[in-house]
Amino acid sequence: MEFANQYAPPLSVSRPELLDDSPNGLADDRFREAIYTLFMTANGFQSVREAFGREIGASGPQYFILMAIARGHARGGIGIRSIADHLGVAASHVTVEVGKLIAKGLIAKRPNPQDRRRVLITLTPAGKAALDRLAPLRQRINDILFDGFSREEFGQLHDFLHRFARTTARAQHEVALHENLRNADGEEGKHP
Amino acid sequence: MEFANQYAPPLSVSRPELLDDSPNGLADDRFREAIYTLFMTANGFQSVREAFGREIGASGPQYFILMAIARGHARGGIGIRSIADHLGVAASHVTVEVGKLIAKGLIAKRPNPQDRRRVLITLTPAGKAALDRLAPLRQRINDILFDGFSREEFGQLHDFLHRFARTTARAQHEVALHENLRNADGEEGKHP
DNA sequence: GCTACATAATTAAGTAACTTAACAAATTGC
DNA sequence: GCAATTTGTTAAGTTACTTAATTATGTAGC
Repeated sequence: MEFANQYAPPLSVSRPELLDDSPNGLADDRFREAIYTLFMTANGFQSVREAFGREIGASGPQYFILMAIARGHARGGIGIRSIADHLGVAASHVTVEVGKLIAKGLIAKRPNPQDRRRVLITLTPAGKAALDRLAPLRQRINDILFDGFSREEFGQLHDFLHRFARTTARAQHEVALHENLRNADGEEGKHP
Repeated sequence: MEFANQYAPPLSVSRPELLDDSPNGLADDRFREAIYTLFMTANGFQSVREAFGREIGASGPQYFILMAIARGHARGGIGIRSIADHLGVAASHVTVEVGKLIAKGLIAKRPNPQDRRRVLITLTPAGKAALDRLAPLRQRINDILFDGFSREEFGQLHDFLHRFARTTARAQHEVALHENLRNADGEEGKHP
């Protein structure tokens, strides 16, 4: 090779437990590959969710909102804020997507009698019918997605996911701290 | 309660192995919750990736592209097509993001001498420096993300992810079949 | 009972991360 | 040598969000 422009990115983790037995950096490839696969898998799940949405004439995120509404249905309806918090998006976004779902006739919105600022969102009969109509495809696809997973493995997966939910929250917090610190440093000379 | 608008969405999976011992639908909640947690975790990872990008003056996806370039760096450079295939996005999108990274001075593009349609993209010294500069934060955050994971568990996670990569591909294929079939049915009367 | 403040929802306007379509230039397969 | 394919690019959308401003309602302090 003419001029092998060598560069290996720095190690992804400092904890040696996660890396292979091998003393060199090859093990780090494995780590990066895991993260890469995680992203690609999440992507695949997302495109499946999109297909679920399409099946009932909605987008992927709209389908997710619909499921959140179905979830809060027993309690007599759910508000915009609850949906937004549950999905981790801005309330204003939920307002407009909910508006679209109403236009499609899948859900209905009425004022909350206990608090007139709030609303109560419920599935219409057409909305329930849509979810029921989706069911066969959804079952078929979910069966494929978790094909080969034993109940025990599923439990382990569930456990991993819960732990990730916690660690990602911590990581995001740490990132926020880091960025606040950096911004504070950057504006050091500006305060009066 | 005045009029408990009962509705339970249909079961998510048909395979009983995945559901709880309990005979009713409560176990399905657990399944849906797992999928929900999966999405939220993926979201969290994505926002961490975004932060990594910000640290070096790029967006999350741009950071991902940068890592793909670093990966192909030893081979003397990588082309647009390879990046696009690896990330699963349209080549045209890679073209424009690569253009932005060039404008930032992080990567360089030169024609591929073997095939003049192609290009070879490599990290500039500034690009390498940026990744090196990011390293401490990246290590710290990744350590947090995988905190509490033993090497054995990490291996199991890796295994799960690979299996998901396969099953999501199958699921997407199945979805495509389903939609083609439905479209063909819908257009039945149209062919000449 | 008034004032101050917090919260719920909405609207408007912008942005990021993609997509599809149309194309030119180069390569490959007979 | 010509047809078909592949690579990269440009242009023009689209979608899933965001922030900011506004209105209406509720809550707390005194």
